[in-house]
This record gives sequence, structure tokens and C-alpha cells, in this order.
Amino acid sequence: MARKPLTNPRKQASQARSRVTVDALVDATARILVRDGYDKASTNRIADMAGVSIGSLYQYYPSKEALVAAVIDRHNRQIMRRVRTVLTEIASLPIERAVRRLVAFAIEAHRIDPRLHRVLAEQIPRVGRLENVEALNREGYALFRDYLESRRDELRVRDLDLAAFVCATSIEALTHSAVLYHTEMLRDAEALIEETTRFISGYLQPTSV
Amino acid sequence: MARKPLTNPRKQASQARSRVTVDALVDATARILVRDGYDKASTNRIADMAGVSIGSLYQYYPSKEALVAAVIDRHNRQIMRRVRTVLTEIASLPIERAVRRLVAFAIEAHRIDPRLHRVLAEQIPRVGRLENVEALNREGYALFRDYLESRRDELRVRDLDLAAFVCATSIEALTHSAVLYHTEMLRDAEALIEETTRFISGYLQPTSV
Amino acid sequence: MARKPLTNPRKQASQARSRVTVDALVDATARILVRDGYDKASTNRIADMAGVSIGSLYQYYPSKEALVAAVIDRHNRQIMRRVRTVLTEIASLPIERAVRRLVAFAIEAHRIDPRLHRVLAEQIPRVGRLENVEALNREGYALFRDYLESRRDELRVRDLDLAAFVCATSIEALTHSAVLYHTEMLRDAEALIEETTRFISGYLQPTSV
Amino acid sequence: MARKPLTNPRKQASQARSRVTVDALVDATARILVRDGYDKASTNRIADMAGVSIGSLYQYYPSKEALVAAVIDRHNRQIMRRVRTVLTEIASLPIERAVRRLVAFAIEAHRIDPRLHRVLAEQIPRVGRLENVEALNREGYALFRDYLESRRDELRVRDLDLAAFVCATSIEALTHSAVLYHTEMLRDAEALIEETTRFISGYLQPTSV
DNA sequence: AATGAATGAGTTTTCATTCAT
DNA sequence: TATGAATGAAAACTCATTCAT
Repeated sequence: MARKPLTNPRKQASQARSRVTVDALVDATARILVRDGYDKASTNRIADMAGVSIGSLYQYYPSKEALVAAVIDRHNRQIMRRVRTVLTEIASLPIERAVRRLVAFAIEAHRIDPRLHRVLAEQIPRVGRLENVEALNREGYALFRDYLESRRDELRVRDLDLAAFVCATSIEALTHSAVLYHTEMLRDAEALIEETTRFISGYLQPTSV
Repeated sequence: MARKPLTNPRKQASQARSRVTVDALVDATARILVRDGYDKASTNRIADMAGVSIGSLYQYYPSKEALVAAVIDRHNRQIMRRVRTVLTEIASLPIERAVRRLVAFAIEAHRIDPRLHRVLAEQIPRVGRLENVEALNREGYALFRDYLESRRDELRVRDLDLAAFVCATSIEALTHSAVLYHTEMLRDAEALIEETTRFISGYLQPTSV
Repeated sequence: MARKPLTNPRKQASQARSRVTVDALVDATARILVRDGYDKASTNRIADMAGVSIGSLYQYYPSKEALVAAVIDRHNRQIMRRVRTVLTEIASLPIERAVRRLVAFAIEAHRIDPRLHRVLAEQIPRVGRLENVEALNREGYALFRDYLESRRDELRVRDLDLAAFVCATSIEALTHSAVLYHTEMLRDAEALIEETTRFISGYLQPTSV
Repeated sequence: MARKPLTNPRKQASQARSRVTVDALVDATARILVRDGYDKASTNRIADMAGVSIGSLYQYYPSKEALVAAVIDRHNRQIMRRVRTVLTEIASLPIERAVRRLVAFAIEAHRIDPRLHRVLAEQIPRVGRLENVEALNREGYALFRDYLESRRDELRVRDLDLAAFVCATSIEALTHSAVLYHTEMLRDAEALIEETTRFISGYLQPTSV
């Protein structure tokens, strides 16, 4: 039997009062991660910023890692909710318009809280949330794959799994890198979207004229 | 005059003996980073593993960050040496073959020491080496851009800077992700190389055929 | 008026329901002491194991020490009840048979719950129950002394107080040590009883042949 | 392979300077144990009283338990040195005089630092030093058994192991109890020694007259 | 130059206890 | 009466860094 991992919350907050406490803790963790980075995010500072005693913190989370994991999970849930929405929206769109929408969405999503996104991306391996993240990524891939499936005869690619991997990884990397490390590109976001769309849909579609 | 940043080595190790010490320290740091991660890499352990006294460590590096920075820099220099070589090699190749060679190289490069690559990738922001890394990346982009320039009339892309960004970022992301998180893909590396090559060169080249 | 010591229970549990709660608390304390030792016996865990809220715990006992004291007292009361019974039983027996019975009893008593006995023995000084324990011991001594008194003319010892101390302390030590630290001796408990009996009654009785 | 227990010192103090530090730490631990008891003996207080930084404490001892273990070991070594001396001294003495000497010694030994003796006795199980203590006890038993062996034909007891256990345990218990819990008895220590000697040698010797 | 003993601020974490509901 | 959320002092322990030798 596997030992319960140390990154899981300790107990559910049942009463309204404790719900507030837990939320404050996760919020504070996110804010400190963003403002000061992982190393500076001590449990005492987190508790402090949450306006909660250090004891309460440990009543709900067994460790600093667990808190970071909670932030990661919450963030991922939010992202995935949007991803699902977008993928539903594009279901009926032709490939090029669908891709354009996806790229635009990816930029938007990264722009919501780029600093948080970045810290979390860096800390994920450390906190052992890779599996969860992978699971979500897989869900994203799968949903996108479903879309490709539904358009199969408009595509020139054969291996849809591989295609989904290639598209998802590239879109994520390009938008991630642009938002975090090449902000100057976002001054003309349209150009970036345009180019990325050409890039991806050129790959997916038959040598359309 | 800007204050000397704290991540620079303290003094050039001129004599042979010091050279050995410095190397041992950087090696030890790399090994511990790989084996145990950044948090567990204490200066005492590093000195220990390097077979050097903690005092000597601080004679050459003013801080833990400086050591990690040294590892990053060394690693980057090694990578860049290879990048330059490869880009020289492909200078005379037609686009598709050039891209294929680049992709194969990227996989190889990631495979040399994926764990180190990963830790460093995670730690770079922390250690403030981003600028250096960016500088190198820029050099890589520039070299690749030069190649594109030389093939300009075979390309359908207009903005070469953008194209270089798109290609470099995607190749890096796809190989990075495959090597680190989707090892099963490497069982048939040829397929991956093939697909990526189609992906990239399809983007670069005019609707060839 | 002396301030009420903090190791006394807070209020008599008059109603049946409270009685149950109090018992559950003392039971839980005993079990945790045995299973995990004094340091691990936190009031939260005790309350938990007793199936009682931490608030209720403090309604009945003002401190952790008070709980341990309750366990000690209960245990001592149980022991003393048996001691009284045994000493009544032996009242009419000749010395050697009386001693044999006492020794057998001491082994039995230690064997009931040796782990609890041991933890309590270790914790008694800490919890300031020494006086109580001493009082009970004194009662034991006194009862045994009464027995000796009643057999005075069969004894060669003069100072009955001293004799009671010598006998009681030795019997306790020998059986305690055998049960807790030399369990191999209990494989042939008869031999141990026999030898101890010879030891003690040889001391008490005149050079009986 | 058994994991190195956490109660062993971390490194030998080689230089004279560190030897002093280590001694100061063990001394301070002993003093605080005596003055305030185990619970109050925090590593910070120990370091404080030793006039040493908390960091130095952890350079030599990995935990509080290790420090207490060091005190126990040192104390035991001192005791055993005396025990060996005494048992050499009595080698040539006839039983009664030998026993008298042993009893007197036991009282002396307990009187040197009864409070320390008591705390240590209580903490030994906790700190996992039982084996060491048992080993020493066994050495004591063995030495005493050797003495009995050498006087075998003057004894009425048959099982010398059992006899050694009975004598050693009783002498220890009687003197321990007298010194720690019945100090009034020591006002006339001669009487106690006399009685105990009669008790023990009466058991060992044939119904001498 | 090299050594390694010493430092102590700062971190995580526990747990007895209180008190609003 | 019962609950359990909240508290915060205090404990164990780490580790980057200094400095006397």
C-alpha cells in the first residue's frame, strides 16, 4: 500500500469558516510564489499573508509542498475548464479557424497570470504534481485528438496521436515563450497568431492550394 | 560602474591546482543537482563531494548561486559549441535535409544528460541566468536566421526573425518534451524525426509539390 | 488554601454520559501511552482515539498531565485492590507459603500489562504522582508489615519496617526486571518463584534447618 | 543493513577546539537533564548552556536523543570503571565482607549524582540505549558471577546465573530506592548496609550456624 | 592557499490549549 | 454540553557563510 503522499491536503474544510481559511491560504501561497518565488515562500510568510495562524496552515496542509500543489491543482482546474470550453466552441469550425481560435486562446490563457504560470511550471516537478499535470495534458490532447478525428478526411496527417502531440506542444511552447520571454512580440499579437495559425494548419491540412 | 554580480566566480583560477579544484566543484555541483535536486544541493555537500573544504569552495565561488550559474554556463557553452558546428554543417544542405539534421541533433543533445538539462532548465530563472541563456538562444536564432537568409528564395515565409523563433522554439519544445516526458516516443525516434521534419519544413517551404 | 493542582480531574462526571466520555478518555490515553509512548501521546490524538472532541477532553481534564495521572491512579487502584486481596489471603499462611504466594502474585501482576506498567513507571516522576504512588506503596508496606507483625515470633529480623522495605522492594525489582527485561526467565517461572521464595523467606525466618 | 541509528554522534571531534565543544555539550545536557528534566531539555537550551551555537551542536550530534545517549554512555562508562575496580578488590574477600563492600559501593555510587542517575534511568528506554545498558549489566553480572564461581563451594545456591541476577537486581533496587525515595534511611546508612548484607549473604551462604 | 570549526538566522512543524459557535 | 477551528509559543533542525588557525 503506497504511503499517502505528503502533498495532499490534510482534511476537508467543512464549515464555512474553515473554507475561508483554506482559500486564504491557497491565495496567499499563489501571491507569494508570484511576488517572491518558491524559495522565499516560507510557510510562516504564507500564513502571515493569509492572515491565518501558522497552526491553522498545518491543520489543512501538511507541508509547503502541499500548498504549492494546491495552487497548481487549482490553477490547472481553471485552465482545463477553459480548455474544455474552447474545444467545445471549435468543434464545428473548419481547421484553420479552429486553430486560430486555439492559438488566440493559448495566448490569452498565458496572459492571465504569466508569472504564476511560470513559477508553477518551474515547481511542478519538485512538488510531484507531474502525474496530475500529465493527466490534464492528456485530457487536453485527447480532446484535441477528438477534434482532429472528426475532421480526419480534411487532414493530411496520418498518426493523429502524434499530430496532437506536435500541435499541442508547439502551440504551448510558442505562446509560453512569447508571453514570458519575448513580450515585444505581443505588441503585434495578431501577427503572432497569424503566423502560428499558418504554421499549425499548414501542417495539418493537405497542401491546400 | 555596476557592482559585480554575485553569481560570478570570485577569481580566475590561474594555477593548475586551482583549475582542478574549480573543476571538481563544478562537477560536484552538477552531479548533486542531478542526483538530488536544487534544494538538497547544499554548499557543504558540494564541497564534500568535490573533496574540497568548504573554505576553499568560498574562495572560488561567492555563493551557492554562483556555483549553479557556473554549471549552467559550462553546460550552455558545450551546447553552443555543438550548435555552431551543426549549423556550419547544414549551411550547404537544402532545407528539408537541414531541418532533419537539426531535429536529430536536438534529440541527441537532449539525450546527453536529460536530468541535468531538466534541473538546469528549472533552475535558470532562479539563478538569474536568463539573460545569458537568452543571449545564447539569440545566437542560436541568429545563426539559424543566417541559414534561412541564405535560402530566402526557397522559403515561403516572409518575416525571417519570426520564422526562426517559430522553428527554434518548436524544435526545442518537441524534443525536450519527448525526451523528458514521453520517452516512449523515442522507441521509434525515426518517426518522431520524420514528423517533426515534415512539420517544420512544410512551414518553411513554399507549397512544394 | 492550596491552589488545586493541575493534575486533578476537572469535575466529577456525574451523569452516565459523562462517565462514558471520561472512561473513553482514560482508556485512549492508556492505549496511546502503551502503543506510542509519552511523547507521541498528544491531547489531540487522545481525543481522537477516544472519539471525543478536543473541547470535551478539556472539559474533563485540565491538561495532558491530568490524563496521564488519571491512568496512573486507575492502574494503581487496580493493583492495590489486588494487593489487599492477596494480603488478606495470606494472612493465615505460614511464612514460606505466604512469600511464595506473594511472589507468584507479583509476577502475575506485572504480566497483566507489562507495557503499560513500564510506561507508567517511567512517567510517574514526570507527572508528579510520586507522592500518590508512595502513599500506595506505603499502604502495601504497611499491610505486609502487619502480616510480619502477626508472625513476629517466627522471624529472625528485628526491624520490621526495614524488613518490609527490603522484601517489598526486592520482590518488586526481581519480578519487574524478569518480566520486562529478562523474559527468557519466565519460560520456567516456577524456578524463579522458587528461588525468590527461598531468597526472601530465608531472610525472614530464623535459620530454619 | 541496519540504518545507522540516530543516536550516534555525528563525527569525532579531532581538533582540541572541537573536543572542548563536544564536552561542553555533554556536560550541559547532563546539567539540564538534572535541573529541569527531559522535556525541558531542548537542544537550544543545551547549546545555550554549553555556550555553543545551535549549529555546532548539530555538527556533532544529530538529535536530542543522541545527546542524551552520550550522557548515558559516559555515565555508564564511569560506573562500569568503578564496578570493575570494586569487583577486583573483593576478589579475595570472603563472601560476607565482599557483599558488604558491594552494598556500600552501590550506595556510594548512587549518591554521586542521584538526580542524574534517576533521569537517565527514566530516559534509557526512550533513547534506545537499553542494549548498551544491558550489555554493561551483563558485564556486571558476569564479573559478579565469576566471583561466585570462585567461591562456589562456600555457597548453597546452585544456579549461579540466577543467583547473580537475584543479588545484583536486589542490591541495585534497594540502594536505588533508598537513595532516591527513602533518604531518611541514609541517616543511618550503616544499618541499611548491615541489613542488606545479611539479606544477600544469608541467601548465598549455607545455613552458616 | 587551504582547512574545518563555528555561527545563527531562518525554516518547518508540533501540540497543548482556548473560545466562538 | 459538545464541537472543532484557531492559536502561537516553542521545538528540532538546516545551511549559507565567516574566520581563526
